Amino acid sequence: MAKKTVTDETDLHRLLLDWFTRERRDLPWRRTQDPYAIWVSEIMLQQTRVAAVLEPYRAFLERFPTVQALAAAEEAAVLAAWSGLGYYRRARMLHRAAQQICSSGNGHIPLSHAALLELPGVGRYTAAAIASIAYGEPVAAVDGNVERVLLRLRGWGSEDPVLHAKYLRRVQREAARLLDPVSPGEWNQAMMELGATVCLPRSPRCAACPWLAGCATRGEHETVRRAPMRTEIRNYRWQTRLADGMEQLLLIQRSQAQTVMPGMWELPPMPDSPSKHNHLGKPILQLRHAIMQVNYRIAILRGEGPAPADGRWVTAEEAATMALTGLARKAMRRLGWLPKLTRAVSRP
DNA sequence: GAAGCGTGGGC
DNA sequence: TGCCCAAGCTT
Repeated sequence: MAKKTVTDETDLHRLLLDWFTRERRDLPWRRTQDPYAIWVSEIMLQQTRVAAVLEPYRAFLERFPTVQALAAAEEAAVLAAWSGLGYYRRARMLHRAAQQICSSGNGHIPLSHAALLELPGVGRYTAAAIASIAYGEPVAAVDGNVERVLLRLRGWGSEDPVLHAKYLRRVQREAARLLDPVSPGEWNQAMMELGATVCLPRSPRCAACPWLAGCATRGEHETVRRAPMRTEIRNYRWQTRLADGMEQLLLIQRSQAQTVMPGMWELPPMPDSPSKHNHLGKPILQLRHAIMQVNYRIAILRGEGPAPADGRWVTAEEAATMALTGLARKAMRRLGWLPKLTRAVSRP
């Protein structure tokens, strides 16, 4: 006869669901039952923090309130709405998926985990999240949060990558085993919420954890470190002119062949200065910007002379509707060319 | 299986 | 300040 402990599944369920009832954050995508809106939220939330998603999510649904509206939009408009969120492939695939639904499909979001998996940009986790939250399908949604929570709860994990991969497959099975078949959407969200607000990667708040008593590691679980970032220097040109009484800024469009941010708009790059004492003059703005594994030190310098062939003069109003890179947006905001962002901050 | 893909914010 | 990411997917 097994010893009775708080790790009994009945207790795990009650403890987590009670905790979630008390502590769940009031988030916009938890106020809707619309599968389209839930889908949009899941794509935006991939590798992206809740706080960063709140305002773009609101604006995106206002601009593209239905899957039909999204399918009918120009890709450039979708990218413009995605500007600043990063991982722009997500926006392109979301757009393509919407067109797929509206042309070959019947205009309704696919109704099952298996059917959702057919959509571009929807993988195992996202399909499970949408199916369980929007339709109540009993499938476990295992994201980075759930992975971390279960690895720590069970004391699994290894520095050996092969062994670790084995543990991750075990996590999938464990998540499926633990899934609450009555309310799978609530359960999945509760698991993710626990990882996002209590079982944090670096400093877990174990004192606030409903599963503390049954946890195998209680904050002692190590996580692997990533490779350090390198630093590079980049200069960009800031050139404005007056046309018809309107101030215009010179932007260029990145090549469609670029692997990073293809087709998006940015400030014209300038050659790197050979030394600190250069002919380029004093920067009007300096900032840091990290892209992938590189820390960029950026200088924005006032430019003059003819525009490059691929350049385009735009007003602030136009720029606000274009697919700008995050760096271009950041520089333009700092220099007063775009409105400062007011982001609602939600606290647990 | 590993690499590639962005960004703003917390500590 | 500099480092570390965060509700992954595709190739």
